[in-house]
Amino acid sequence: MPTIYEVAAAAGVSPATVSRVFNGANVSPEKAEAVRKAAKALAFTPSRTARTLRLQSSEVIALVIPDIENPFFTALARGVEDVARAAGYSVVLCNTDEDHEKELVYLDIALSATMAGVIIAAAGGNSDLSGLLARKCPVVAVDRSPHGVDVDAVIVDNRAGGRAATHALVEQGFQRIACITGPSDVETATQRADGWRDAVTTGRPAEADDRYLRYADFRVDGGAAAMSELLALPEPPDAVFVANNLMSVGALRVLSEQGKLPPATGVAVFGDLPFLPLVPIPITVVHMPARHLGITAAKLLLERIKGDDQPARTIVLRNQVSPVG
Amino acid sequence: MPTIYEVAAAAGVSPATVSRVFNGANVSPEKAEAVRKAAKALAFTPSRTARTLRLQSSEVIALVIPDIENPFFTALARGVEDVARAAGYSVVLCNTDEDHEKELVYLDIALSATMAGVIIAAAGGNSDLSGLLARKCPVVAVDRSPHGVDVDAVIVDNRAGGRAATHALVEQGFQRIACITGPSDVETATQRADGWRDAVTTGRPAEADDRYLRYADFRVDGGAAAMSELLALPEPPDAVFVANNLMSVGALRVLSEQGKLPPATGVAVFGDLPFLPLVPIPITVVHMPARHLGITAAKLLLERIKGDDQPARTIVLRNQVSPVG
DNA sequence: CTTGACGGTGAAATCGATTTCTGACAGGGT
DNA sequence: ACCCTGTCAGAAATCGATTTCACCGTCAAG
Repeated sequence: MPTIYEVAAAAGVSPATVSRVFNGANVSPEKAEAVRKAAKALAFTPSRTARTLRLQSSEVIALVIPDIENPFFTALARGVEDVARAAGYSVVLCNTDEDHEKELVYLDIALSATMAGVIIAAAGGNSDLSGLLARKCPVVAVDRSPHGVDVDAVIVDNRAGGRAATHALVEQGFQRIACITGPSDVETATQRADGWRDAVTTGRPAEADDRYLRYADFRVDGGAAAMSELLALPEPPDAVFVANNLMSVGALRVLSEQGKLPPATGVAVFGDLPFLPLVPIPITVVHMPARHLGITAAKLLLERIKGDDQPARTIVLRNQVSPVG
Repeated sequence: MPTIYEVAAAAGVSPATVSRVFNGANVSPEKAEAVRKAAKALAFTPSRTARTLRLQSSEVIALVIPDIENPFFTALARGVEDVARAAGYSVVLCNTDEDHEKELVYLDIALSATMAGVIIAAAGGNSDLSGLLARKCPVVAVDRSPHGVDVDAVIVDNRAGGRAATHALVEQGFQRIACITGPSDVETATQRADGWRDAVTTGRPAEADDRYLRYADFRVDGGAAAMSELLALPEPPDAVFVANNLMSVGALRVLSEQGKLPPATGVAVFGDLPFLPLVPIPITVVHMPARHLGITAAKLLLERIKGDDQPARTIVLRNQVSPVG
């Protein structure tokens, strides 16, 4: 690949002038034209690597997510991407698979590649953002706010959503409402379970019955396994609040196999299933503003990149609850 | 962030020695130890940018896909990622949205960031890989092989799959079998339609009835729109072959709305819907080995990166046809 | 007529890691 | 004693773009 020196030689100018042509500094029209012609002839593309090294920053932002196969995160990614590319930034997606090791590797890459910023949906527990923060790399947390770190965050009110979803089941008259949530070290999982606990204990003296609470893995098979366990209880639940979209697929599959699909069993889900609503099954859904989470996070990040240094903000988006089917 | 010079100063050696310590060259144990201690104390991470500039290559491969919200491509991405990271490479995902402009930008980035290689599911039509090829950047096409360019490719037999799927509908006794396929400038779309044409004309003198053929956009809404059109025909089809997973969601939604879900209407789909199989709807599915497409493409690319320069290969994976529901 | 400002340009420094080149020193063979 | 080989380590060149600095004209103001 041709370098700026070759272009300079071909156009009969210095490399400095070539650089100026591409960066909009003052160059005489004739030389500018000569440079442009030479650049086109050689199919010259400036090396981003050299540029990044010199400028100590690039126009790439990293989006770190725990599960690329979850439609929620891909929708979020689309939101981030749209905003970013409108502002001239590229987005690279990094899939951590809920694995701290991988997450650390990617954050390290983001740092040592001097990316412009990072948007992260942290893998379970306390992610180590100290490296980024120490180097003043702009960071925005999305969906999950890392524990004890003071960064911008864009989230939803998980507890309220869990409560609303469960409350809908209560109102439908169900008596024994179970909860299938995510890993106990993931904030969104515990908060949604807290919402469930709120709703099932409202107006009752009793405590939430933890026999009906299951921690799974936010994935299809985990949801199925948890549902099977619940149905095998001596006194199985008559309804279930599932704390994310993928697990609900597993849970519904099990219910389907056992002939207990809604309305026989009450089901409420935190999150959308874009490919689900074919057959009318009455389910309560807490819609996630996935795309908007991404859009908002990207806007925040861009502000930080531009130099905004006000104290960290947390933005809480609403999620609507609606029956489906 | 600390540089190699600071580490060198702290350890009382030259930068060259620090580099040698990290790259496994001969260094006396004492100095090596001193360097390691200094590096740890300063939390030193070598700059990938500088390293890439000097070495003229990085350990990052780009995966360029047309629709990140399609589970097929995310499954493929997982396959690529697993192989890549096992070999010490990172994967960055680039979403082109079936847009040539965006695709070009990303290919340009891959080149000017001297990435190790590119795996691409080309956006419709003839993608411009000339830049990459001219610079001898390893490229593997996956799912779709760019027209008229001689690169490694990992694909499935789209025509055979379309034929098999449609044939299943014929065998089920359907008479007027429609086809909803993708954009006419996408290879996989036309090939699958060709398969449909094969099957509906087998053993009949007549030509395929193009009234029953619709070119959509490989997305949910496009599938729905096409299905609506088909059902509005004076003599509507009694079965439909849908050429990808997302469009089938739209088509099934329309069928559901009009009370014509299978088995009333015959449906065959090219591709899997991971989140679908809840309610038993009898559908014929041509399974896509998405993950394996990714795995195979990544292996091929790694070979090329290592310097393999045998003539370009095309690997055709099988896809199984099976009834579902 | 002089001075200052300013637009245009090239030479050279810079970003941070790698690597060649070179020299210093130690040990073994004749 | 001498030479050769081999190990270790630093100085300096290198990758390619950006940017400061210095310089040369030209033009306008004083």
